Amino acid sequence: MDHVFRALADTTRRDIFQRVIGGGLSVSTLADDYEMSFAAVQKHVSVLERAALVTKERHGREQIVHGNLSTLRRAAALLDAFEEIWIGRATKIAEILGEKGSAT
Amino acid sequence: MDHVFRALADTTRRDIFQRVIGGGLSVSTLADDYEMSFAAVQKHVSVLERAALVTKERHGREQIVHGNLSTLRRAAALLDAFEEIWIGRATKIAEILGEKGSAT
DNA sequence: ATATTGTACAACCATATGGTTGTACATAAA
DNA sequence: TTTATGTACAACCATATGGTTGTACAATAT
Repeated sequence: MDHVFRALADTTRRDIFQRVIGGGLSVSTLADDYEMSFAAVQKHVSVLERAALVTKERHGREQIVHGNLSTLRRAAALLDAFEEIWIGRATKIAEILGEKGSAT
Repeated sequence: MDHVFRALADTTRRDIFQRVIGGGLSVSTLADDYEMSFAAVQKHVSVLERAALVTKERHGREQIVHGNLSTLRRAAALLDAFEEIWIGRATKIAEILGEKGSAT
């Protein structure tokens, strides 16, 4: 999870991820749209890959980058779990304050 | 957003966040449960604070750390937006494949 | 056969991160 | 008043990050 959130903690990488989750794109196609060097984009893709947010599939001389939805969902689930804790607390507070009008 | 995801990209910080979203805790109370120094925990809290994931409220000589749900929700919404893009793509693929049995 | 394209990888640099220890100071307890 | 507690902050260190340039090589065009 450290790797996943770290990978998402960069605007360029979130942009790359957003683009490839909409459909696979080659590394050079991705790189064309950023001001930085090709190698820099390559590194960003590698960070996303290490986090399992994307996978690469070789096709001839091109390397196609695909988004990995399952890892995204694991991250989203974690954030939801945090919110659940909050809801749990809110429920407890409601219980403590006394459930006026409640059927419990 | 960079700050938010970066703040979440550390196990200790996610643990701190989880604890304080369940109810405010002082920095020293938090620090007691980790092997690292008090100053290190202080820094972690500061990273969470910079990301607006937590706020600090002084109470006597103690500093109470509270979780900030709205920032959490903004992050969760971003991840959901990525999934929406995927769903959009899946819908398009379904359209391309031809909607057998569909009423459209 | 030669040139171009797409990728990989290493070396290098500046800055950020995650940890430490030490000092200082205000608040609370003895 | 003296002592203990809770926090703040600076200085320092090792390692990671985000960028660069340069080199190498396989696949595709010309």
